[in-house]
This record gives sequence, C-alpha cells and structure tokens, in this order.
Amino acid sequence: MKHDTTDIQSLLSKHDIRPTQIRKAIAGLLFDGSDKHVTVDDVIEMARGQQIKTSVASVYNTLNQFAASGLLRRVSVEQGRAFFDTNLSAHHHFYFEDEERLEDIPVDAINIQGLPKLPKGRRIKSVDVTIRI
Amino acid sequence: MKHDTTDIQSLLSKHDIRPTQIRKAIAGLLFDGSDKHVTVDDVIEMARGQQIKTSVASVYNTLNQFAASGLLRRVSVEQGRAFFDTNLSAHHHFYFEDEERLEDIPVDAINIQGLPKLPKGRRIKSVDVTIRI
DNA sequence: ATAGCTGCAAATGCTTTGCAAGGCC
DNA sequence: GGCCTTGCAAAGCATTTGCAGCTAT
Repeated sequence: MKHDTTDIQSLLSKHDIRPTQIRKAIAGLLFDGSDKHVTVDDVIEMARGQQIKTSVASVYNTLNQFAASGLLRRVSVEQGRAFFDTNLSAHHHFYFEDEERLEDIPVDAINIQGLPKLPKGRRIKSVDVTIRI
Repeated sequence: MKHDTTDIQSLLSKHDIRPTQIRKAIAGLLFDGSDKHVTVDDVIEMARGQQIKTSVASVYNTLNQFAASGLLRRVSVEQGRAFFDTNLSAHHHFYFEDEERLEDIPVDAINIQGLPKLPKGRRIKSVDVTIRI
C-alpha cells in the first residue's frame, strides 16, 4: 500500500506528532509501502536525493521521535550505528555482516516454543531473533 | 570450574595469545568459572578493585583480541556500549532495559524450529535471541 | 501569541589509533 | 635483538545537546 500526502499527514496526527515540513518529508521517504531498514545516514542521503533540505540533528530528532511514537522500530545489531525498521509487525532478521545490511524473516518462518518464565514483575517488551550470516 | 594461574596461562596459549601480564590479569578476572556479561568499564573497575594497573586502550585491545580469538563473545543489544559474554556455549539472553543488564537463558529453554532457508552461498554465523524486558 | 521545531556548532560517550617506551621469546 | 604489547593522549564516529531563530496552531 502506498501513502499519499494526505495519508502521511493523518499518520503523523494519529500518533500525536505535529506534521511539520521535515517530518512529513521524512515520513514520505520512509512510509512508501515497502519495508526498509535505514540508518541516519541513509535518510540524510535519501533526503538529499529528493532536494529536501535538513540537518543531521533534525534527522536524529525525527527518527527518534518516530521510534518513540511507534512509527519505527529501532534495531540494534551492531554497536555504533542504529537501524530503523519500517516494518512494525512481528518478524525477525537476517543480518549480512559483510554488507552491514538487514533483511526481514517472516515471523512464521521460525517456530519459537516455550519461552522461559520471566523474572518476577517483568513483562516482555520484545523478542528479537537475529540470524547473522 | 575455577581456573588457577596455570589454567589461565594455558588457556591463552591454547588460543595463540601471548600470555602477557595484562592479559593474564584480565583473563583471571573474567574466567573464574562464573558466566559474566561485562562492558569495558566493568573490566576497568574490576581491575582497579584488584590493584591491577592498566589503561583504557589496553582493556579494549585485550577484550577485542579475546573476542577475535573466541575466548569471549561480543553481544550487541544497544548502540553505544558493547557487552562481552564469557559464556561461549549456545544460549540466549534476557536484556533488562532499565538496568542495562544481560542474563543468560539456557538454550533448551527456547525451542526454535524450522529456520528459514538462507540466501545462496551463506552460512549461519550465529542465531541470537534477545528477549527485552 | 506561544509552545514547539529546526539547524548550526559544540559537546558527549564509546572506541580506535599513533607512537614512544617497555616486555616477551 | 626484534617483534609484540602497553599506555598515554589525540583522533574518530555516531549521537545528543544548547540555543537562537523560525513554524505551526
């Protein structure tokens, strides 16, 4: 599914994010219907390619807020740079170490059974499976 | 099992690591028989507590080499700092987000079935399951 | 109007590197 | 002796922060 300008606007509003120029522009780059795993540098490059003028700090601000609002998922596979995943449904990842690249694994491709019992008073925030290849 | 001084020395030799003072000292801190998840700062603090005089750079050098030689496993659960795991056998992790702390999950506590087929010409380097709580 | 956002530059935090002095075989 | 290691300080990255000016409602 592809988002048009109206969709982007309402997507942000729905998540209580003020639809400013930069946010709409970055959301437009990211939520085009295809699943992506982007770094901050990727977004800066994508923005440049589309003549979107912005700054490093604003890209960080925007991606961090999108992640905090549940519009993006932050993925930590290596120390150093962070990846942001536009696929919000449950799934897992291949990590291509030599290419420093992520690829989705459908959630039903792996069958996980019998999660261990949690420490007292804890609840699961996420279950991340990363297959390094 | 607890390593004595002789064990430490032969552990390093066995992995083709020259048993220098610093390396023996850090290995002694880490390989005492109990599984640990340490950051560089943890090791620096542990060393200070044992009157081991060293430097930040040497701790990095040492931990990096131990990891490269298969004496430690590097774990990436958050961008920024790296964790080094002394437990080399297959297992998974709880990550306590508020405490920034790892805890082992025995490998047989989780049953993973039906790994997806790999991209051509790839082999699995590791399967990491992290349960964030 | 005013609370919030943007972007620049400076600051931070973790990690690596350059290099002179010292240790290991 | 010669190569490797150590440790200091400086450099390197990714990310965050301070703040003055601008935007959205």
